Amino acid sequence: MNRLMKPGARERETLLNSGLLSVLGVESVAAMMEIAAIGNLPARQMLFREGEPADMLHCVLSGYMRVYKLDPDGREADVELYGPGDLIGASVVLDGGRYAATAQAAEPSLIARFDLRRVRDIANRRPDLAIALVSALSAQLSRAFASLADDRLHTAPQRVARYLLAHCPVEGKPTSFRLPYQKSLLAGKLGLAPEALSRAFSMLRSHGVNVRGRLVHIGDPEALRRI
Amino acid sequence: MNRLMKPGARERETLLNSGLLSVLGVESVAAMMEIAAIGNLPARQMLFREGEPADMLHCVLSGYMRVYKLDPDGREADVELYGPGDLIGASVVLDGGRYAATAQAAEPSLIARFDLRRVRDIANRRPDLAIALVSALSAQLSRAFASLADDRLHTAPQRVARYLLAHCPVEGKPTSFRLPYQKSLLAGKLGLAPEALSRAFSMLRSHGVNVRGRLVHIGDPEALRRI
DNA sequence: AGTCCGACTTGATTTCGATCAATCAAAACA
DNA sequence: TGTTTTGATTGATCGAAATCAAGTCGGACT
Repeated sequence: MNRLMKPGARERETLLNSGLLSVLGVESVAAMMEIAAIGNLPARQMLFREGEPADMLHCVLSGYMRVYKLDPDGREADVELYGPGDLIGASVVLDGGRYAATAQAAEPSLIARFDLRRVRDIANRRPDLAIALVSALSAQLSRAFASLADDRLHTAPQRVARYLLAHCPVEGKPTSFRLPYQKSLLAGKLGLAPEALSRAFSMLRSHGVNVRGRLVHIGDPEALRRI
Repeated sequence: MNRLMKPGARERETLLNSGLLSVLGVESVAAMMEIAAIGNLPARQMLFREGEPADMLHCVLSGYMRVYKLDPDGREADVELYGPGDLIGASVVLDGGRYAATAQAAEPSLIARFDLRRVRDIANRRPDLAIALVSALSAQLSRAFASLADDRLHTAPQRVARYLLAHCPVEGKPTSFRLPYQKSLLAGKLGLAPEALSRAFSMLRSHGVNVRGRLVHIGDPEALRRI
């Protein structure tokens, strides 16, 4: 992390709307603000590495953090992709554990970090924080289960179709929207090689999906659902 | 669940050693014991179904609970397998959520259940409970990440080899041990069809692994690690 | 003992997606 | 503005595992 600083007005604003802080009472928010440090990461910089002692809790303010695990021979498997407002779940280890995966900035990102021991101290005094952490983690566990099942049950075009439907701003009607990040990132998130994502998109063309750059147009959401 | 009852001496003993209760202070243990209800499930019985309102927290006392997600057309994908002492993580939703998956007894099992609202009340008063839940969930999230990465990075024989190594009672030396459950369950846990598990075992024979029924003999753990 | 049933194995086939390789497009940069 | 680098597409090939289909084993039961 390049340089650390106290959160300014903009960062405080973003933090207040983050998944974790937005559900806390004012006093807990204040306590967390107190211990927050903000830092920005250039693209590709690591935030932490698998196996390192976990001493910080992180929250994404802007950008995307890719969390992946490494193979002995260097291949990577993405396990989660965190965006603005997300708590980085793999790093919530309140008792001297180690990071379970590596976190890398997928693009220039702004991150808030909290010393885990101090978080623990606050959680000991203020149950709303502890309960908010439980909620965040159980939501993340659900998402992980969903990915696991999705991987095992659906083909690449199906997974892509489900992703598009889940990210459609409106329901039922034809829509256009912009992918929030590079396709290669999306491929990793869906557990696919970039080539497979590309092929999935071109197969979905015959089902009313048009892609130009990051712009996606969905002609018939109902048809997509039935893929 | 057939019939519910207050925990008896045996059940209290098992609960005390469970992952969740074993890290709590005496008063929190007492509070949790107070609200515990014990029930036993015959094999194949559902504990809860995906999508149902989540109002109970569960802990496995004996047996195994298979947690899986369903496809629209009925195919199942196992996402986790919980054994004695495990907290069923997918059901830790402290605020009116829904179960993210279905839980089914893989064999006759004894389960402790706790009313989620009451758990929440206790967690509000006693931070050690909330923190224990956070720890349990972050451990489960790590496991989910590990499965996800394992699926994507390793072949069936590799996954089986890694499972065997992780469950070897001793390190480094040749060993024999018994699989804790049916092979079809293990296959599901590893994200494989039963046939693929069978073939993986027969391919591992040439690397010093012998299997007869549930009995596994590992001739050379080091060789396994290098598969 | 024999019989039945579920769990497991084995074989043949097919499908899916990874991988390798070659373009192609499009930003980023000087 | 061209030049360079990075990301995306397309094609061809290969390998891993799902699936379908028999067959085998083993334990429970009468």
